[in-house]
Amino acid sequence: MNKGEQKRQFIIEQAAILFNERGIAGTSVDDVLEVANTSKGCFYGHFESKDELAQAAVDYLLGRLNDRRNNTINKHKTAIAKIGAVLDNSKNPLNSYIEGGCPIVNFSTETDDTNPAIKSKIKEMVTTAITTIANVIKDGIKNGELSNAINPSEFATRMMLSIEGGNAMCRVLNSTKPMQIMIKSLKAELASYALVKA
Amino acid sequence: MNKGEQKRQFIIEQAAILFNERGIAGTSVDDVLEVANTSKGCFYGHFESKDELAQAAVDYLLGRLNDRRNNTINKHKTAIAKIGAVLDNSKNPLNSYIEGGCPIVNFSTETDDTNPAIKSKIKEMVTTAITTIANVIKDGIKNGELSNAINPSEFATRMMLSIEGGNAMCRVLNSTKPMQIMIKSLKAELASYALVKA
DNA sequence: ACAAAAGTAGACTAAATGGTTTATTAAATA
DNA sequence: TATTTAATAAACCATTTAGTCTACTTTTGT
Repeated sequence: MNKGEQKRQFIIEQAAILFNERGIAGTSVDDVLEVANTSKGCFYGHFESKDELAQAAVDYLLGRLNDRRNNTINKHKTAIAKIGAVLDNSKNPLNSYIEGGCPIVNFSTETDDTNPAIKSKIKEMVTTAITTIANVIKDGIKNGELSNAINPSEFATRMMLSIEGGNAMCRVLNSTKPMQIMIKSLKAELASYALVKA
Repeated sequence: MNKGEQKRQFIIEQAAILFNERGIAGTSVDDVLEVANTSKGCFYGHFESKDELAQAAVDYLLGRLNDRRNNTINKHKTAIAKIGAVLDNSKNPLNSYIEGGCPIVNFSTETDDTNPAIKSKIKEMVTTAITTIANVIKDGIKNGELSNAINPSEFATRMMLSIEGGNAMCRVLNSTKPMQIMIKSLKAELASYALVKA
């Protein structure tokens, strides 16, 4: 990665935090220049517009979330352990993996009526996440860990909504408790489908 | 309500829709003037600042949600019917009660890191909603409709997170299905605690 | 080492922003 | 109905906004 690419990436990473915390509309290009220690000329040498940066920043943040989820899943063996670990990734919405909370729910509410390009990135992310979790459960059924009484995609869907709702609600409530209640409940539900005792 | 109060209220109601759809930072005072068919002079005769309007708009929207929830609860007799009806209020996030989606999740993500005054309004709203739903369940236990095996405030908390997550996720996904899955599941869970058959 | 290319700073612009002021019009009330 | 008070329009202002341009500096390939 040469100097220019490094700078571009640095701008994306710094801007991403601002966008996630304050929103895209709530962040000016000058704000970005400040945190990225750069100038107008430099910025517009790397990006055509603020919107191009916003899209790159969203891609970057969603990429981090994807990587983390996949790593978490690969780190564990059983479906119950995998799902449990994915849930635990979200257990502290007040001190979240990415500063400012979960980009999925943050950008979904900001862009659903205003920015189709970013909205569709979030849509794809959510679809992928649900599918990935559902597949973990399907595998768990196939290898005899879980009862086929569980509906994988319905469980995965509910899990995703709950986590994202928890991310947003815990932040306004200044409390991690709602998320903990959620996680405990989903873990218990999943455990109730276990066929073999650990 | 005299002419001035009428105009002020009209501005609030029109602005509220814009704020809810595009965000507060994404809406300019000029945008508000346009939808409210008014002028700068008139606007600043009624409001000290854009932020004062934003707070009034949030109060107005949350008030509508509160009224609707309370009306819904009063319209039904049993706890199961009350909760079911409250859930059904959210069954179509793509054509929501308030244009632009649920103000709770919309403003929670926008203001949690930037606007303490509005954040605290949302916080109070969420707390009230959870408490109200929990109380419906508690009453259901008291009068023998529901088993005391259910944890009222935990169920209410999970229900709230799921609905708000569903509101945000369904909008990016352009589908009401995740919310329907959610609602069906919560209804089934609640029904499993019923002591008397309807 | 040097030419060409890439990267960067910062002054600059035009439009949009939130907000003020002054003059005018409409409403309420004595 | 006269008068005073509230409501409104629109020109105006300072600042911020996203984006451009030119000049300078740093890399890079030869």
